[in-house]
Amino acid sequence: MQFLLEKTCRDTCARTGTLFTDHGEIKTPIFMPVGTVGSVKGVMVRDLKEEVKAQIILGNTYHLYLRPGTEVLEQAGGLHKFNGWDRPILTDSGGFQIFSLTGIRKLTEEGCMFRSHIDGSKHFFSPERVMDIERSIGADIIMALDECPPGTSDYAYAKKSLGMTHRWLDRCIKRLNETEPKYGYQQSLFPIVQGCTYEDLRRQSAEFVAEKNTDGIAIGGLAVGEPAEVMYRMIEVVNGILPQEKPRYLMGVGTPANILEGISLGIDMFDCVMPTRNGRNAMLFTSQGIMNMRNKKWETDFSPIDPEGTASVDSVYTKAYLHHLFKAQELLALEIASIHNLAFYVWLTQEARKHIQEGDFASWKEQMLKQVQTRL
RNA sequence: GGGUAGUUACCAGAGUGGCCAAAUGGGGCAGACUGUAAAUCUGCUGGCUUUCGCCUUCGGUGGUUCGAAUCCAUCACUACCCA
Repeated sequence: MQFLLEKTCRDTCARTGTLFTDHGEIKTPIFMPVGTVGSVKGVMVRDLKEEVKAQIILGNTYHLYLRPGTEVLEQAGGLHKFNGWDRPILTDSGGFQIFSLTGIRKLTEEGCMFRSHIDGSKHFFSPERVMDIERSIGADIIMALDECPPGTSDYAYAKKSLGMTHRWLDRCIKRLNETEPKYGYQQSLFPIVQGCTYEDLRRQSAEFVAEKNTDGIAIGGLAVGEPAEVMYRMIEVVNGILPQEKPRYLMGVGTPANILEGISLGIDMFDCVMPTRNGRNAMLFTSQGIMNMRNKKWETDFSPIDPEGTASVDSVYTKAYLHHLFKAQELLALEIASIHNLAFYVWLTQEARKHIQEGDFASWKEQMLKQVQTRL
């Protein structure tokens, strides 16, 4: 995999680039829809391509390992063949599940013992095991196994956790180097910078990770309970250390405002469940602001869902109709909202790309920042 | 014409002497959601009040009682059954 840095903003740290993978190119900055179990909830591949204009989607190692399992995925010929998505895929390692499934897991230096949230069965994830599973899934970009501590973690815990995450990274790299891709195309490992909200730990982690021979680097452990300003500060600290020529992926973030700030701080890749999950819960993000489609005020608003929107659902359907669909609990509501929100998120990153290239990113960003946070 | 059952908040429906402004569900209104255990979760939903509390409400009217949505009488209406 290669990353070509194309243009950097003179007023901010924002930049554009192209990521070349065996399944195609990715124009950064980019938002990547999340498809945890191998499916971007409620959105078909056709719509991901034609409406959302997604360039890469995510899958999750923990979820895919539990179901359908690596045997099925191997028989299918990898996740691309299995789910019909022939563009790039990135798999998260399960590190986030170690965080979110607190209570049904036990962490040790060796790895993480956990119970399946589906049937309660016992399983064990080590860095080596996760690399093997990610080989079987066959994503283009695969994440190292890390621990994602809560945003409220104290220094002692954060430091201890970081040490383990670093040792796990070395084990991931070693295992990956000892194995081969299963489906004939390259898989790139991204390490993950951790360190909670402590600048010195973040620096230490960024330095540790920057030395590794990887195609890209991720920043994790943010947007997990800490204030947004703290998150921005951590990104600033880390990006000041990470090599310019590698793509930077801010994991799990975030709101449209978070993404604009992230781009401004030099982030190239984002993913978040927010557009799909919040969409399913009737929240729409648009370039003009946020709408809760369950609110009565949309009952007789027969204007298009988003006159500025890039997806066909934005102009085909009205706000009143979408409001009705949510009230009636129609499946179509979830589909429309998911497609709209994803299309908006991808548009936002690609529009940022355009403005970085044209040289007016900073002013565009300030204007957009105000708009996207407006409550409509 | 006769008999039986019933009438509770927006709807459905518990409650059958004090712990009842009244369970529960639906509906309604609002909020939350950040590497997805999430088409989920939370709050409010008679009036006034920041709280305490006060006021009005369980088909109508009149009683019994210290006290009634709950007991009695009567009227009205609804459903079903028999003629």
